[in-house]
Amino acid sequence: MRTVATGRRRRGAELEEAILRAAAEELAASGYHAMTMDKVAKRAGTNKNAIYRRWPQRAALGIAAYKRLAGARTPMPDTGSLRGDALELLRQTNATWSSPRGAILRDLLAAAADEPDLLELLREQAGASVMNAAWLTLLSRAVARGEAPPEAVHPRVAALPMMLLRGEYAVRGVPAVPDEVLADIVDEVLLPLVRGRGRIR
Amino acid sequence: MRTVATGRRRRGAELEEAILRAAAEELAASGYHAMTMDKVAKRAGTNKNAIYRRWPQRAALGIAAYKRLAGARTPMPDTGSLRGDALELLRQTNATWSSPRGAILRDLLAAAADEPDLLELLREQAGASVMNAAWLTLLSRAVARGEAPPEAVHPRVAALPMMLLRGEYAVRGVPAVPDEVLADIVDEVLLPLVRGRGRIR
DNA sequence: TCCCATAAGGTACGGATAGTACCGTACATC
DNA sequence: GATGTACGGTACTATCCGTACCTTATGGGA
Repeated sequence: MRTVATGRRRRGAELEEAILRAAAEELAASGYHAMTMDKVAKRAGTNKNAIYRRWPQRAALGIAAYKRLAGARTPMPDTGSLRGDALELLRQTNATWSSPRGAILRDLLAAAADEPDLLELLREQAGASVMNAAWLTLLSRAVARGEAPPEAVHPRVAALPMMLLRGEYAVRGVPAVPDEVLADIVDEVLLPLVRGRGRIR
Repeated sequence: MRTVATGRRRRGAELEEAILRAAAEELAASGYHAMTMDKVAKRAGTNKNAIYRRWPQRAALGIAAYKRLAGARTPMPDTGSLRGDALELLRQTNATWSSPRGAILRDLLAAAADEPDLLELLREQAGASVMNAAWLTLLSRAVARGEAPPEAVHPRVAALPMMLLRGEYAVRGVPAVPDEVLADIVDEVLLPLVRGRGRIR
């Protein structure tokens, strides 16, 4: 016994859009672990074939769906001081990572860890390079204000705060990192390093 | 039809030992994802009941088995300079993390991420605190040699290199981090920070 | 020496889910 | 109107976690 499809049959981009929307909704509703291929297919009003034809694995669909969940980028902070900017950017990231979206991101990261293609895709879609650029901009502005020596604009310095925050999550687990720790990262590591780079060597 | 067990029946500690050994062998052979409860039971010559009576979840068994896989601790480096010690310790960790054991560790970390108990257990058994102590010792010795100001002996400074290395793995994925990056972490971040802490503020 | 609670062995099963196969059918295109 | 491609529907394989249930050996106490 088989139900006959009466309505119009979606194809191509339209169907793809419906699948992505459904996957994003599943992600938002219960996270990546609950984003079942069957459930996505059902919610999208299609079947798994149509999905697997586009994304060969569950993780690939998850990453694609995450992109639209991530949505609009957060605004670039501009508080007038390096310390204020850095703290603000750390707080924004901390808020994201401690939210349900952060949990999804971590699950996706774990799922993609073994496959370089997926990892690259995820890094792209999660806006890692955007974030990196933001930190470089932030440092450049500090240099322009005379707050920091030109040597401070360095990729490894720019990546430092995010890496430390990530490390805090790895050590602590789920809950949000306390604000004092964020301040510590800025005051005890980032600022001394930025200032030190101009004076030594 | 049922096979009758003819031999002696193992109990308690002896059986537990056999299970742990089997689990560790499975881990070593094909990693955590392939460490099936059925396979462990079969290899240990027992059944899943005996396992679940001791470890309520697969992840718990995985963590327990990892401990014996990790085995002997690596020796504390002592090259005579902070730079040399730091680089050596980073290299040791890099070697571990890029080995199959590192992949197992990452998988376990991902599996335990949602459960604080397991996360704590893993951190214990993976020797995180030992590593932290090693870095503090390393800094203390540098202070004793007059290479660094006393303020350098600080938990956040001590945790810094490992966090940056971990971050590199998150960004790059599987393969080992190149030695130049390790040197960069030491020369561009750790040493400037250590020296800077004594002079500023 | 006997008895019995406990833990082990054996096996089967429930439930979930990734991914595949197959076939009929609508739709776009020519 | 013919045709190839992609979609819908469905069933199926395979895997694996965790549980249930019964039988049986073992060791300690009465």
